[in-house]
Amino acid sequence: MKLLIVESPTKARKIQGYLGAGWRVMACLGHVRDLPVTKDEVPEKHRALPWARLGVNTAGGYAPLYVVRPGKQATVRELRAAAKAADEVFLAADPDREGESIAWHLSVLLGLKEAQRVTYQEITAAALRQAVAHPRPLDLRLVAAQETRRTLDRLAGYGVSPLLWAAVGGAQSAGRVQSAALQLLAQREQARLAFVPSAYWRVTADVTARPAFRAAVTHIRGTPLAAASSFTSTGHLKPDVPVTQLDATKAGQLVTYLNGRPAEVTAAAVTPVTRRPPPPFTTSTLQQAANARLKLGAAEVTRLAQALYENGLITYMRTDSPALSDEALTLARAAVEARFGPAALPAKPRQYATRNANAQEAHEAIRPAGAFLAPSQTRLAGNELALYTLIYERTVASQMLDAVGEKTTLTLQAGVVTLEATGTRLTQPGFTALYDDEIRDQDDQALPLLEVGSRFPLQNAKAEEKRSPPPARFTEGKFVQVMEKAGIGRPSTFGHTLETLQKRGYVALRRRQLHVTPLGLMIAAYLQGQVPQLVDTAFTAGMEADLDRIARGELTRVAYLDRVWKEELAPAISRAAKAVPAVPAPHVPVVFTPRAGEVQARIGDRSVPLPAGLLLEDLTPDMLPALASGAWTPARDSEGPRKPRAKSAAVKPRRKKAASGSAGAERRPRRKKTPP
DNA sequence: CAGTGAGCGAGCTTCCGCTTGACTT
Repeated sequence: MKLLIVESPTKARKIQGYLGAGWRVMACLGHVRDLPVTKDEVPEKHRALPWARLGVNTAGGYAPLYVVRPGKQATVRELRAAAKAADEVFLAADPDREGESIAWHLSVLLGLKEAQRVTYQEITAAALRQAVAHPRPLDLRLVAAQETRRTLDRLAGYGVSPLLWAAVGGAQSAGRVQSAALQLLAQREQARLAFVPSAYWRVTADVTARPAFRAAVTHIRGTPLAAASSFTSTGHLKPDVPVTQLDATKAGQLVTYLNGRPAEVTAAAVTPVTRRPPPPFTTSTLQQAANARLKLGAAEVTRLAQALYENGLITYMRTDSPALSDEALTLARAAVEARFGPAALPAKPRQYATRNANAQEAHEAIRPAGAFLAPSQTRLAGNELALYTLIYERTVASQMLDAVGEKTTLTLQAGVVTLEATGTRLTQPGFTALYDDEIRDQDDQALPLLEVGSRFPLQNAKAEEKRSPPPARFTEGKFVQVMEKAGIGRPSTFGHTLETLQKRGYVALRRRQLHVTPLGLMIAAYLQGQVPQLVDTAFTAGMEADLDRIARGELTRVAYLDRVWKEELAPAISRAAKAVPAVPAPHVPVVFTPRAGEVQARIGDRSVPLPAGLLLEDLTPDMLPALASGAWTPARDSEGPRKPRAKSAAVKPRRKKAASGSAGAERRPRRKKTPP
């Protein structure tokens, strides 16, 4: 009997079916050994060591102390017994840095003298037979790269977090990923608060052709009219770009000028447009699409996808690769043909590649597994059905033809005023017949094809005052994409990081958008001042490059950790200020100070604890007197309690969360603010 | 003499990444 060990039990069952008799396939459920989390996990004889708390001997070559993870003893025992009974053992953890490390830890725990490592890119009978026929030794350089990553994360996390305990109080935390993520959110929040909106006017008129259409003023006497893009984030006009700025009076005069005036077509351009289908889902793009279309949070998407995976309906849901296996390409093309006919298929299958430099690509895209069941054949319901449908349609659409159309741009001249109208029309819907990811542009309309020189009177001219929008806050889905692009975190941890930031009270959700709390703002500012490396996304990018060098044997683990820990992080930690300086709110005369893990707000000469659930956008000049006297209460969330969740029968009861910010406020009867 | 409570000091908190159930409320 031969033993094959993989990470996931679902995978193990499937592979057992392919390899059949003579094989036993078992799962190790991810990492089985790790650094100790707390001192209790350190074996008795090491507990008195000065580095027992870190689990890494910083004075002795950064030697890590590994222990079997609590809860994994039974797994290890079973694997040991199976290994003993087997003639041969094959280690088939995922083909990436973490997988190589898992295989190495197993080889140590199972006492394998010469470990046989096998990897495969897709789970088919042929690929597996090929893989087990060609085992290789463990790649110890790749293992060293993983150990470096693990060690650095421990040193940074356990090294910096105690600074926050001392400076802020309470169970605060910092880390390479969460602190960089927090900083990105804090920067966006501050950019929003510092943003000065600019007013500009949009003037439009109906052109009475057949059919009639609407055109917008672009120039007056050849000078462009100011639009959102004409202003900087501080509300000033961009220099060196001459524009005309209207006010209410001038806008009104322009309306009068246009009404009834003939406009002559001076240019008519038709350009072909093609749109390619979006690639199949990865973890991050699935989060983004499910958040935008189904209004699901990151944790909810993870949970639903896990259930679909365990039921054999989709492939593995933690992946950074958009690639489809040959088998999947064939099935997706068959699905296109069955539904839309052979004419809807491109001549060749479409293959997609990642554009993400840090991608490890150990798994393929998230797609329907097995027979590519149509959503109606699945017996799913509620959110599970909705998510499966999204995955199914995106996968199948990725193998359809481009959408083809034409964009028409008409330029008109009415006296001294230039107007423009654009419209896009699809001639071949292609993939959009199944999955349309385009957001409709408000200016998009059906345009007639007009001869240059033809004239039509203008009617119904209108002027609207517009405000340039501040940089948008992130939704959870959008922010997962931001993290992936910045290279911080991995598909298995994007959701986890967002949860941590919320659990610590650094970030809160309101109307599905991520807000940085005053506590989060204070902590980001402190870390930026004391340990700037930790909040810098470039730090992770540099780390990834160095880990690759370690994996290639061009750099040693100790040399790298000496440079990053001994020379940079450790000195910064030891000279860090033991107190958090007061942080001013960017937009109102309020100063935040820490007090026993909570935030105090100083308003003039008064200091009050900040009410739970108060976010930066709640701080307005109007409410400051009420806040200072303690009479301020949060306004109810305008969206009210969320409902759609309860509809689905397939959804398991969700775990209860500890005190969620606004829950208390929602139950309390609404009260008028008492005047100060 | 037993029970209460103020006051004080000691110990704890924490990272990232890989994977599922087993637990409560």
